[in-house]
Amino acid sequence: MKNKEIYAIHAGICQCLANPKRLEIINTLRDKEMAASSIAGIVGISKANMSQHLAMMRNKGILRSRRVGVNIYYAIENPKVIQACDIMREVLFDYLNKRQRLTKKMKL
Amino acid sequence: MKNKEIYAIHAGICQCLANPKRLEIINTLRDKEMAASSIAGIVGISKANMSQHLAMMRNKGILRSRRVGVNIYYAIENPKVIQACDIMREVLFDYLNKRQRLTKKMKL
DNA sequence: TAAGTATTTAATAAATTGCGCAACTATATG
DNA sequence: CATATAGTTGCGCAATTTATTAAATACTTA
Repeated sequence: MKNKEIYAIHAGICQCLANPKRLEIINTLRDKEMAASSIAGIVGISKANMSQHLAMMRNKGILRSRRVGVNIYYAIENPKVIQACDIMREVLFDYLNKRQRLTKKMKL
Repeated sequence: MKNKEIYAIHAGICQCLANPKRLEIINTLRDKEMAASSIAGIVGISKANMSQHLAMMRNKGILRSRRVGVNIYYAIENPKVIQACDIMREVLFDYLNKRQRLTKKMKL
C-alpha cells in the first residue's frame, strides 16, 4: 500500500474527531454502550443525523453496534480512539492556557 | 466556557489531522524544523496551498514559525499532537488488520 | 533602490460535509 | 395482520473545505 494512500485513510479516520457532535458521541460512549436514540437524546440531535454520524464511525472501525430487540446499541470499538481524543483535548487546553497567559501579559 | 463550545474548539483542532497533506506535514516536522518551501517540496503541493495549511495549524497551536532571513521555518509547537497522530495511525492499522483477517476467513 | 527569492493573502471554483425531511426497513406486540 | 417503536437511507440544500491563480508583502543582495 502506498504512502499517500495511507495518509488518505489515516485522514479519513481522523475526520471522525473533526466534528463537535461526533466528539460528544465518543465521549458519551467512553465507558458504556448505549442505544442510538439515547445518544441522540443526550447530544441533542435528530435520529437521522445521529444515525449518519454513527454509521460513519462504525465504518471506520471506531464504533461497533449490536442489535438487542428493537434497539441498536453502540459502543467504542477501539479504546485507543479515546486516548487520542483525550490527548487532542490536552492540546486544546495547552493552547487556551497559553493564549490566556499572553492576554494577561498584554494587559499589564 | 460552555461544554458545547469546548467540543467545537476541540473539533477545530482535530480538523488539522483530518487531511492527508496536513498529516504528511506533521509527520515531516516530527523531529526537525523546516522552511515552508522545503516542506512543500517534500509533500508535493504548491507554495500557496502549503502556506494555507501551515497557517491553519499555526493558528490552532499545533505549529510555530520563526523567520530566519528570507525563510520561515516551521516546527511542531506541541509534541502531544504527534502522540495523538501516532495513536490514530494505530487505530488505522488495527482496523486494516481486522479487515484483512475477515477477508482471509471469508476466502477459506 | 532595483531585482530576486520566499512566503502570504485574496478571490474564486470545485468538492465535500452536515443536516433536515420523507420514505423505508426491522423488530416487537396487541 | 395491524400498529408502534427504533433505526436507516436517499435526496437536496446551505455551509465549509480544498486547491488554484494572481497579486501583494517581506527580506536580501547587487
